[in-house]
Amino acid sequence: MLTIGELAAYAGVTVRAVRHYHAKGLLPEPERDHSGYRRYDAGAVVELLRIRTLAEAGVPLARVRDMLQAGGEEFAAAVADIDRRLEAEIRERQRHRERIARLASGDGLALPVEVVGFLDRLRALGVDERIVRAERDGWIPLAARSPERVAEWIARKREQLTDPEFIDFYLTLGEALDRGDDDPRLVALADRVAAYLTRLAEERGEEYVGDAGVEPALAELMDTLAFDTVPSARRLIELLNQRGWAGWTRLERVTPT
Amino acid sequence: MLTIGELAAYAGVTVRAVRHYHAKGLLPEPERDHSGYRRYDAGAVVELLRIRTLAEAGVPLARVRDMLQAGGEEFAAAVADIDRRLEAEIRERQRHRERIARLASGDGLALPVEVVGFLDRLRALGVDERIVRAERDGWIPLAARSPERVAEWIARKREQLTDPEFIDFYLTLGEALDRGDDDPRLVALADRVAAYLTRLAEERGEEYVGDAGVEPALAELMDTLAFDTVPSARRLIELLNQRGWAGWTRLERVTPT
DNA sequence: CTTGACCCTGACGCAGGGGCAGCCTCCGAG
DNA sequence: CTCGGAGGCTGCCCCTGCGTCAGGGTCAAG
Repeated sequence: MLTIGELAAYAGVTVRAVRHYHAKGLLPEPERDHSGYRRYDAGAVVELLRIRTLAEAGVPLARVRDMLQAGGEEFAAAVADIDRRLEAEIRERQRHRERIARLASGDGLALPVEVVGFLDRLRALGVDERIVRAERDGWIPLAARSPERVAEWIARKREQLTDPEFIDFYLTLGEALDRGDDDPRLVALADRVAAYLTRLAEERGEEYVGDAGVEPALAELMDTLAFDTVPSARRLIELLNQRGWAGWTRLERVTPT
Repeated sequence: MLTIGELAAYAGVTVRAVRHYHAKGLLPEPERDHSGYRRYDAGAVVELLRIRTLAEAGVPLARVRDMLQAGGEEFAAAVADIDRRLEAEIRERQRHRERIARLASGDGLALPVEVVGFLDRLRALGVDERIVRAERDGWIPLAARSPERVAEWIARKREQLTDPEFIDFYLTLGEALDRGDDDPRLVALADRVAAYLTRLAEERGEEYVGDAGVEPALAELMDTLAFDTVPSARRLIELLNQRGWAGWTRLERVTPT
């Protein structure tokens, strides 16, 4: 006759685990001796080891009970089911490893590589770090919502970066950051941006300018995000509005107010 | 300004999860409006997505908090740590898959292949199914306790099975199962077994006969296990005791009582 | 008689939320 | 102006597979 500790030792499990299996109904409660101790016969070791074998193979305890009673066919089906689950869990963790491998840099936290590359390009061009962060924060919800379109948008952005006018816009905006809303250079910037946009719309069409395809609600979100980080942007779109352009993330031509 | 539901939708998580992150201190509680609703700004979407990115990469929430605040070096170390954990979990699940793949047959539930093969051999020889089950149940704790020695013991058993005398022992024991303890054939069997053992001990040495190397406590366990399934075995060792052999799992020469 | 190793039950804790109850609030339609 | 449905709030219990107290009782040896 074995005590619970001896039983557990034979099967290589903890005493707590044995009691847990009793509580779950996997292992029948044995007789108690005069002082209330559980007393096991040798068969319990075998039962316990069978439970452990299934449990260690990744079978949830709730299914162990059924499987121990199941016949060959049912058992095989259950095994196949468990195997599929394990395979899925492995693949899940492999995806996690891939994702985590891309988290090395700070920007990578929620962004695909191409976006990180674009942000690094901005930095290399000397764009103010606050602007880069505003860009980054904008890309985060964008990439989360429409990951499949990120490559296309980034390609467009990269193309625009080949235009010195566009680069200058980023640089001047950075300079305007630390100045008040009524700085004359902000007005000059608005003039140049409006002219640039008009030229772009003529050359490539309004679709191209508008960053089309971003959902309105998301665009609005990204706008507020940008304004929170880069306050002068709010003033700038007011000025742009007077010059026939509304919006920020999505630009539209309007009649000047 | 976003409600909790909108925020959750942007990040692709449940409202419940957002509140959970508040409770865990991962996401700061935002301002409440006049009616007590949480009101989020656009930055919360970014914060939430960063949390999700880490969480989906398999980072435990408790570590997400630290990682979001950590600098590059610390962050990289944490990433490496998580990656090791994921790798270990993958390997664990791969082991599980291998194990359950071997659970196809009933006997396989807790036994290595060589033992299953041995049991099948017994069945093929016509040994009573109850005896096979008793053998199986004996091998279960044995294989659990000393898996590295199973191959050796099975080899010895298989060798013994080439001896017709040994096979006959199994067969006769099976016939004795359904008869009372005082059946004369049991006595005859005891005589033959004793003679066989004596001959074996002379040819191969007592070490060989004694199944040496099984811990005494384990041997005792296996004995009771055997007696529970095959009651006539208990009577048989009494008879053997009178013929100079004690034990069952571990046999020893004694002076007859 | 004490000590230390076991045993007992019951309860809380972990991750990452799900799902209820019971109430409050908002918004659009009639 | 009121009504209904959707959505918000807090707080509580539920899941897995045990680990880890807490607060006892029991047993064998010294």
